[in-house]
Amino acid sequence: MIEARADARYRIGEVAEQAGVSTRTLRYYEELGLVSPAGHSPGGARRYSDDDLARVLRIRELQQLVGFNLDEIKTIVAAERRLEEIRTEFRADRSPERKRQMIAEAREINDRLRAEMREKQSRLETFLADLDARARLIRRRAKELDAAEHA
Amino acid sequence: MIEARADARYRIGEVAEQAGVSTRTLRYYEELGLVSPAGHSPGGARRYSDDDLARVLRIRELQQLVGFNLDEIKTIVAAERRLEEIRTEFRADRSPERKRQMIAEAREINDRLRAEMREKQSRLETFLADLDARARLIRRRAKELDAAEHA
DNA sequence: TTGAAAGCTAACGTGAACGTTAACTTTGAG
DNA sequence: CTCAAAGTTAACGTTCACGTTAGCTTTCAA
Repeated sequence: MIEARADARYRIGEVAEQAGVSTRTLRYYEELGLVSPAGHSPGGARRYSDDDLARVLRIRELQQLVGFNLDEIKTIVAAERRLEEIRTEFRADRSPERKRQMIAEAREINDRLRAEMREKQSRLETFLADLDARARLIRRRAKELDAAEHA
Repeated sequence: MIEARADARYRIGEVAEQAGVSTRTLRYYEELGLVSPAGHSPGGARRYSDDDLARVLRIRELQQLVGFNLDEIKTIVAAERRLEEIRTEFRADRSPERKRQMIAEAREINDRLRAEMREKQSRLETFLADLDARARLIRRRAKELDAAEHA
């Protein structure tokens, strides 16, 4: 066994369908270093794992939901991968000194992500508040009109 | 007086700087029918109003905050313009029948916008909840480590 | 074993959202 | 009035995020 992890079972077409993207898109993401298949078939065909699929879905979410471009997403995905690494390293390493370091790094990565998201969220909330205010105004107009009718 | 409203005082370069975009971008938006200057100088130079500037800022917000493309934004901006029209028409028109119609239309436009935004917001909240959960996990790890130390 | 379906690489094409350049005109402070 | 700075149109260039096509190979159900 050289590569091909055991959980690398999906063909590119399957992942594409599950994630609602084209196979071209998946190969493009690989080109950019965003998602690489966990393994390959003997003949060289890509074999994706559940984690890979999850990562693709994540990328789509970040694209559509918050409008990040693939470069920004790359740094986010890299950060998340690092968090994963830290988790496995954490179990292996016995040194409390080292563990403390890893926790600090994980916290920093996570906090940075959270800050970015919170920023977006608060701006979105302001936006929504404006729309709601207008909705109230419209309702008030309707009421005033009704009142005028019944007078 | 043929056009050139009184409040059309900003030159394209000023609006560009205020909005943090290039003059090319402003001309491009005009091409797409997104924002046209409220008037022109005798020589033909664009003159923007405060409303125009506000609209440009709005467009940027919609682009960066929620990742809408300019085509989607066009329909949103059109809807907002229609809301404005309705407001002024409303004052002019005496017929309650007509007023009721306008209110209904305004409500529909506004509700559609709100629904889209709420959708985005709720998905963003889920995303943030995930990040928060991970933050808690990291904190717990740190605590466990401390506890192990003091044993 | 076979052959249609799926995958592979490599390369060119495309739409959106501007950037850049050219050649010319208008503006406005001094 | 002047003239450098800013604006104008028109056209071509560029980047991102894929789409599409070509030519060839691999997979896998029958």
